[in-house]
Amino acid sequence: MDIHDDLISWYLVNKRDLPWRNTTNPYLIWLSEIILQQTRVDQGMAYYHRFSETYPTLNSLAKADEEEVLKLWQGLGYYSRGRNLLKAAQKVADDFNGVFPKTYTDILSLPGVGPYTAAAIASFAFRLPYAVVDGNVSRVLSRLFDESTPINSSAGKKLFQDLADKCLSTKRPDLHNQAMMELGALVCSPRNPSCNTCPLASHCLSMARETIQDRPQKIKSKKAKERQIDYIILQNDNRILMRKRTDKDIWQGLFDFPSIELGRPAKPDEIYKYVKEALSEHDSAKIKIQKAPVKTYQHVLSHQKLKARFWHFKVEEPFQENSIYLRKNKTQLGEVPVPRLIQQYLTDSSLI
DNA sequence: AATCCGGGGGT
DNA sequence: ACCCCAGGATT
Repeated sequence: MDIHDDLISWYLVNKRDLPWRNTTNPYLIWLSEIILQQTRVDQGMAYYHRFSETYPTLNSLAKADEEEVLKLWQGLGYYSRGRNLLKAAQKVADDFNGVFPKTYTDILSLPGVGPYTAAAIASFAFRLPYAVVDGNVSRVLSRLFDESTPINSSAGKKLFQDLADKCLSTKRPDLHNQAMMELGALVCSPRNPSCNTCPLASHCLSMARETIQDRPQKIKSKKAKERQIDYIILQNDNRILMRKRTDKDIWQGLFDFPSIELGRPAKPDEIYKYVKEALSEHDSAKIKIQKAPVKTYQHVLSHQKLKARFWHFKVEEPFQENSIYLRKNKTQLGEVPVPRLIQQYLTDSSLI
């Protein structure tokens, strides 16, 4: 393959200057790769700086609490990445004597690290010959070889990994991998790619056949399910009752409020009934029934459309607290990790 | 093999 | 609306 020289030459001239490209520290490279999973560079940049400054070393991260890590991760989404970030750091500390593993197999054994991330770390930090296949690379390959197999099918994943393996420059796997991804990000973009400036144009089968618009093929995902949530905010002086989400559901490990989900908007008397049960006799007698929620939001996730309504009650006596429902004062409200939707409500209501 | 898991930006 | 993003884990 003589595309290597064209590709790497192009990369060295056109590459973006990104902080994780100026190091071979496997910890920092791993950190950047986890943050950038399904996340644009622009979106992940601030988080990378935040994490690398708060936890300069792997062992400083390994000592952190999950809530602390999730607070730093707040707003980035896919929170299992944050939880696994801590687990992986602890695993390196415990099982690898605090030294980041140096082989593909050991790197792959870390939670949150799959084939892509393992290959990225192995090649960038240790120059090991493993080819990365991410969204960019599979798109570039599907066009280069005019391959119609859907990139997100099982057969496609196997096929494009095989193609990437065959194309890999074993001389500089690090530069090759970076270059393939950068080409996909800057030139071989999903729509309206810049084929006129592409260093691989003369090798591109899809361009010759004019099938660029049809590559890559992809299996469409089902559309988001709708979900109705009625949140109940109980406020006693400057304290609010919050809940840590522990179920197998969205936002695991983050905090929100007690809620009701009936598959439809809850009626005012259903909210009223719920509130009364959470309070003492004395206080519940003073609660006035609300005819409508205080605020309403729509919050879109990749797989769920949330319609959230917030009912806010001010009560005079402390409410029931247990292992699930925790009392948080104003300072603590700003310290616990919350999903975007809840952050929005707290901000709009001047609660933090 | 299919589904779940966020949030933001581009078109 | 729909698509995509330096994907991985679970079912």
